[in-house]
Amino acid sequence: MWPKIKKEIIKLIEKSFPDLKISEADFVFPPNPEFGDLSLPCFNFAKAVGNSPPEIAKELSRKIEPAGIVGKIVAVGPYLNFFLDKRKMASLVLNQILKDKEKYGNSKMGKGKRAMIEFSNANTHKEYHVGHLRNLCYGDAVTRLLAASGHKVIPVSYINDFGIHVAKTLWFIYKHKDPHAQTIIKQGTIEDKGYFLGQMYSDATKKINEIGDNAKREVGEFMAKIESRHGLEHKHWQETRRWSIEQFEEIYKEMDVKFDKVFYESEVIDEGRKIVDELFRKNFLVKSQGAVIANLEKYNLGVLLFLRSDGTALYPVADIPLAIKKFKKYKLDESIYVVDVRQSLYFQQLFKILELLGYKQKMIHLDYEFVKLPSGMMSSRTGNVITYENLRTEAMERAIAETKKRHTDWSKEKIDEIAREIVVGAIKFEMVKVGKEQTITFDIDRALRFEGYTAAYLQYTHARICSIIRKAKVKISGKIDFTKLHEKWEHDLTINLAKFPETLEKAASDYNPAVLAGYLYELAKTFSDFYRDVQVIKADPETKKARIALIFAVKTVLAKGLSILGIAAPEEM
RNA sequence: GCCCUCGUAGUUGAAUGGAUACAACGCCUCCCUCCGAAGGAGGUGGUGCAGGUUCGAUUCCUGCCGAGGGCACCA
Repeated sequence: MWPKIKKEIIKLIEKSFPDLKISEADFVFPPNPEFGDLSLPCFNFAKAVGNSPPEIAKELSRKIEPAGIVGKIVAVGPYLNFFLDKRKMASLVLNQILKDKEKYGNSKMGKGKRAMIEFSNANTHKEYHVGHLRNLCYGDAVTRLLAASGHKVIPVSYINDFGIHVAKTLWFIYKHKDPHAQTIIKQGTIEDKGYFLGQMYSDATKKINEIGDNAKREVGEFMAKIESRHGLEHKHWQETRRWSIEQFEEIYKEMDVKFDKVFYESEVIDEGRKIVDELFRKNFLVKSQGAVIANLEKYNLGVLLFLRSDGTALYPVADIPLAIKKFKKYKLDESIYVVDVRQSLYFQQLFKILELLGYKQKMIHLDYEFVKLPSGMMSSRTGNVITYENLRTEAMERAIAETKKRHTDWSKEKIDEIAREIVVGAIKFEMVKVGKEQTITFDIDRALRFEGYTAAYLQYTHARICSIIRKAKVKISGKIDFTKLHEKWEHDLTINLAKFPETLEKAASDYNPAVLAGYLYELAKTFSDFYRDVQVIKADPETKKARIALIFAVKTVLAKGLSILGIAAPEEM
């Protein structure tokens, strides 16, 4: 829409000034609606024309005749500001949205590109906490953004079920036979098995540090027995692994996040060991201080450990075969890894190795800063942690209380359903509204507010619009006279709606859902202004119909934007 | 020691090198006989320091100060 408008304006200018070379990229959106709808800074022409920017702007504004979509041209300092014709814009924008409906804003930016995006790489036998949630929410939002911009996206998760942490936990329970662990197991009624394993892991780490080398040796032996895939140790592993995986699946279901495929370390590690042997024979990997490493010093990437001195495997042993499997089986153009910034050196090393092995596909590490708490860094060890379970329980209590207060007549099921949508919205919005370079200081009271810059505000705005449309009892069809829409707030809404496709494109190309979150908030705020000053239901029939179409368009874009953030847009709340 | 990120209002965050630095929360005043008050109106208050590049710097460069992270057997 904007490219078309910009072209029209360029033509208009060239009619009077054929020598000025203006491109679409020269235009900017004014910071404030008072300055118009579109603006052309004149700094760049100053040198070519030999005049000061303000004078150029002034001259342009005098000589160019507004026509077509352009209603008024005003020079303000060095800027040439264009006010678009309110009625024509309303008709142009709203017709487009009414026609495209929930497809409005989709682009072809990524057409024909197959991208695999890996996120939510949780470990079994550990707690799932708000740090993991940031990964899950960010990864899911990027997935949906890429899909909306025309990519073929394949979301996958990679579960580390075979690392040394597993052996530590199981050693603690079954070999060390910690009395506390034994009691819990014997009761046979563990409510939250994933959480239980997390606790056991945390206790195990403490115990191993207490005991020292002897424990470390036993853990190593335990790991070897699991890896042998026989015997009691392996059986314990299978059972407890299932507990964690079931917990993950439950979380994904509650959070409404879907994966096309889940990979497990235990499924690729054997292939990885073969590759390590082969690369070692080819001298690609070398022995150093007893360990097997890749020396990447000539690329300024240090060294990467593959095998410990005792022969046990480290991360890359599984990551290399997995990456290769992805390329071969899924024919990818892009492989994206959503993993926090602390592993950026590791991913540079991994990508370099894959490149040296001949893989030329685009590999992207989408890094983001981690989550900390107001009380400091999150740590299971010291108990300074908010688990998914804590957060969900606390959030549901608050959301149910708020919803009950407003809808005394609703059934328990309905209240639970809406409360769940509010809770999931609150968590996701909290996790993606901040830029990825920013550490999130997760304050549970702040996150579970339902006012201000929150998902609840957007959902509330959506519900309000639905309520008006229900009450208006007007069909949005047939001839709609959009020339009735020329009030300030109507025009502001129209212009905001028109910016949606560009916003989506920007968010997708920057992998930055925060851009979308900010846009939706702006749109909802503008609707509140409109709502305060403009009557919909009591307007005359023609105007009423046009206004209903306008707010229907706002509702459509709000719902679409929220859905890209993975958030539901309830009709009542 | 080397490398990376961040430093914006009391707090949490926005701002392709451009117009008067934008919000939320907090605090203080107000607004439901009016389409949903999970809302709205008003007030309060800010770019760590010092240079440089530029017509113009929160943004780019250098140095310093401060916070966090990474750098061989953690994942």
